[in-house]
Amino acid sequence: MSRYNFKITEEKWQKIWSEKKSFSSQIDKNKKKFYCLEMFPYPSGKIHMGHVRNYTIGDVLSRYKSLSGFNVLHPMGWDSFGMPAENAAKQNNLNPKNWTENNIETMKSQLKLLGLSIDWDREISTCSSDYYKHQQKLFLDLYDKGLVYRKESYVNWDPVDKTVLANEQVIDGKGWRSGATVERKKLNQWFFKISYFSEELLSELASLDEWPEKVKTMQKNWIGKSFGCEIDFKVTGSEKVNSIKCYTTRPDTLFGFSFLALSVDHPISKYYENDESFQKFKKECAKTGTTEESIAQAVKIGFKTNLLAINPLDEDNKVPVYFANFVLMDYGFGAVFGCPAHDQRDYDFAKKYKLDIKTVVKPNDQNDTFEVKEESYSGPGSLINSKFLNGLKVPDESIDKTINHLEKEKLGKRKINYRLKDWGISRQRYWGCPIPVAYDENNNIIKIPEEDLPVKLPENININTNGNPLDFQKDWKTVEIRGKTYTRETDTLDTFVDSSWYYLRFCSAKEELKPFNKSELDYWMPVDQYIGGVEHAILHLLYSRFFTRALSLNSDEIKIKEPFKGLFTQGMVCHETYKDQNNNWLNPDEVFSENGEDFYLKNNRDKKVIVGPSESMSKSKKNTIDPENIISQYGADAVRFFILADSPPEKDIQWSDEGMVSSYKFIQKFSLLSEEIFKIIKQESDNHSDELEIFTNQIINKIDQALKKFRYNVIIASYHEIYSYFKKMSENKMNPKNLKNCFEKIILIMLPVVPHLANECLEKMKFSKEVSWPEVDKKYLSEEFNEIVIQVNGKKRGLISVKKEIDEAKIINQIKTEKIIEKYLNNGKLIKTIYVKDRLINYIIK
RNA sequence: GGGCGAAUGGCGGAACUGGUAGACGCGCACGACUCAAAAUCGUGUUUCGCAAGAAGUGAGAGUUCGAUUCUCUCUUCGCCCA
Repeated sequence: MSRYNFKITEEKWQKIWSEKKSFSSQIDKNKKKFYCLEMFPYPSGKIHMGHVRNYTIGDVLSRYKSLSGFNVLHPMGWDSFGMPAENAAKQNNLNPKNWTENNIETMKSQLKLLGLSIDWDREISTCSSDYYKHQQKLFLDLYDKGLVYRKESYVNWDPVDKTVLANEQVIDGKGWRSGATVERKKLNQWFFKISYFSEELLSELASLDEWPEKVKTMQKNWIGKSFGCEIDFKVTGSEKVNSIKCYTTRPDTLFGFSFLALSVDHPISKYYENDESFQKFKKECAKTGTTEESIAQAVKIGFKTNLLAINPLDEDNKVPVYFANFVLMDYGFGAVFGCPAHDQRDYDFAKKYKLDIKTVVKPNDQNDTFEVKEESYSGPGSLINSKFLNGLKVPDESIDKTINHLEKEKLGKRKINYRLKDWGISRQRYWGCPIPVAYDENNNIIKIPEEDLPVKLPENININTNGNPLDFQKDWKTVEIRGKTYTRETDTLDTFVDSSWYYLRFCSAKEELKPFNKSELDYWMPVDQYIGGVEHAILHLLYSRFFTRALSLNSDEIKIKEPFKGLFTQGMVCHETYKDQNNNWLNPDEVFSENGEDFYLKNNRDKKVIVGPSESMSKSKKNTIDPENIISQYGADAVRFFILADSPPEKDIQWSDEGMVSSYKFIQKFSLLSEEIFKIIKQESDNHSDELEIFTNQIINKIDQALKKFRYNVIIASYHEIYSYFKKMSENKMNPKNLKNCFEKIILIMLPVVPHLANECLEKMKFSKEVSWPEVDKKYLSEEFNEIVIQVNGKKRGLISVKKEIDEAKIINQIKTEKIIEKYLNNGKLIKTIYVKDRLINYIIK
């Protein structure tokens, strides 16, 4: 008996699949299509366990669907523009292109080791001009549709590195590399008008019934639809300013008005340009980051103007106007009316500047003399101290009625507002898709003509510049269009743009002249199942939903609006973290433990290791397990098996060496067992086993159900059950004549998870039928006898086997005579009998 | 602060529309094989109890013949937004 040599077998099948192009996909109108897509990886160097999990989940589904008769599209590509390449290039003085391409090479070969059923003919890489040339075309199309525009906007500016930072590069208000305090700086930037679709992006969420509710809720919150009112506040104290427009969702608290706060970028600020102390204040505000969170957490500061704003509902109520750091120009009109009693932020501000705090809402359990004390009150209740509004229920009546009043008196206007802001797509970076425009000497925008596309990135470039390397590339920056000289745009596109349409490109990945081929799109789209990390729940998915809408606007090229019919978000792969006594992170490879509790350094066995909590695998914490090592040690089938085994796929999974080993053993055991079964099958036999049919059909049914609900861990459990069942059969030398047929079905239902082993088994069995998903024979799903639970007062007291056909009354009477319940029946009065067909009988005894 | 979700043995986790709680795996214990160990195989493994039996799905209530599942309150944890 030989050990199963996974190395030889896996290599063999991977070669066969590759030579036969087993997973290449073409339109076949006679078959139903299934487009299975996992989020494509960023080529950072090597694949990690998160990829293994993601792509295994997708592969199991693809193979299952393909066995079930679907025409499956399962492509793969590379999200290959982005900062890591630029950073790596800077650090090691490399070329980002070479760095990226090498990584792709490595990771592709690693993915192939997993035996994924991917159509590699459709491979795309977003940093290739074959891809981004189409993207530039799409950009210009959207520009023509009015969905792209340029405006001044703020960025996080690192004054030392002289570079723009992404939000995640700002750590505690400091640049991640330089450590310098990050400033807000105004730059001319490009935007996609995603806000044009705010309402649709929100309302269409309802149609996505195969998306997790959690993700839909997150998108809903992100879009942030609010119902409110815009109010024009009359202003005194300056001849130049007559009124200031505010947006508010709480006009009902107008009688609690005690100040008006403006963004430092509010148009009015221009009157303070020469005011030194205002400029100083503005600089102070610039130190606050640009994210909503950093603004929310910052200490609230204000700059008092000499203006007074008049309460539209009470002309005697005149309040000071401040510039304040917590007001954003992007939201509403860059002005908010302050009601300290009922908004914590306003309350903090009012306390600091000793402004009035007027209570106008009382909770339901308080009387009209209620006063806000230590903190603001924003809960429900009713209005007080609000003249003619007094008594209105907050918030149900109060908001609506106040707006009605304001509208009637022409003091305000009902307005719906969205939190969703337009998508800033400019990046002052080299390693991205060039924005295909140029400027004339007056800074007018000139589109690069189609015949001059693509605008290729210059390849030989000095990456070690302060700021965007493209800015220093004089020869590249200067461009001649139709005989005239212009200056190119040096900003590149946010990499989220690359990933906003790649799933469309996969449908016709090799189409030269156009981004898409309509008939391919019509056939393959939408993506039936999209699988990826929940970290992309908002931006990537929202941007993609925007893109399909933007592209289909005034065009019949794209028929669908929702790109992803089904969405599945998988959990992360976690591992314990280790540190040495000097607080340096340690890789699991560097430590060992004898009892699983106390860990020591491998190279210095006296040194104790500090064990930290289990966290998602990350390079920075060094708690990673290298998939390639693991695959070479245990084989792809075993790794695929393990990564699905321990937890349901939507939850985080704990990496466990023991679990990995046990999966490896399963593959070995199963291979040995299958050899035994093959021997048995070869012998003549004529008795048919119903019991075997029942087991086989029930387990197929169970796996079917589990597959439909992504309960992949339950599938693995079923495989273990399969093993022990057939193990017993082989030990008892049982040889029913339906054994071959049943075992073939078993191998087929194992194929999606362990394709190499399963294909090897099929070959050894000389399986000659069509390789397809076995159908459940319903007649074997229910057994001839049923186990019926006997309960007394809802408590289980026994079990009884009852033949199916006999009628209810008979069963009830038969059970009554059972010994197990005799004593209960004798010791009380039978009040009621509840009988649930094929399941249980419950005697209520008093 | 708001929203969403979760809580089941030593651990990861099963349980169809309310109907046998703990499938399957890990770990552990014992046994077989062995000079011995590893590997492998077998048996057991919610808790208390010798047993009969009782209790038991974060806590407390409710609906029900019957609740891990439905409702309410609370606690803890996680995620997202602020």
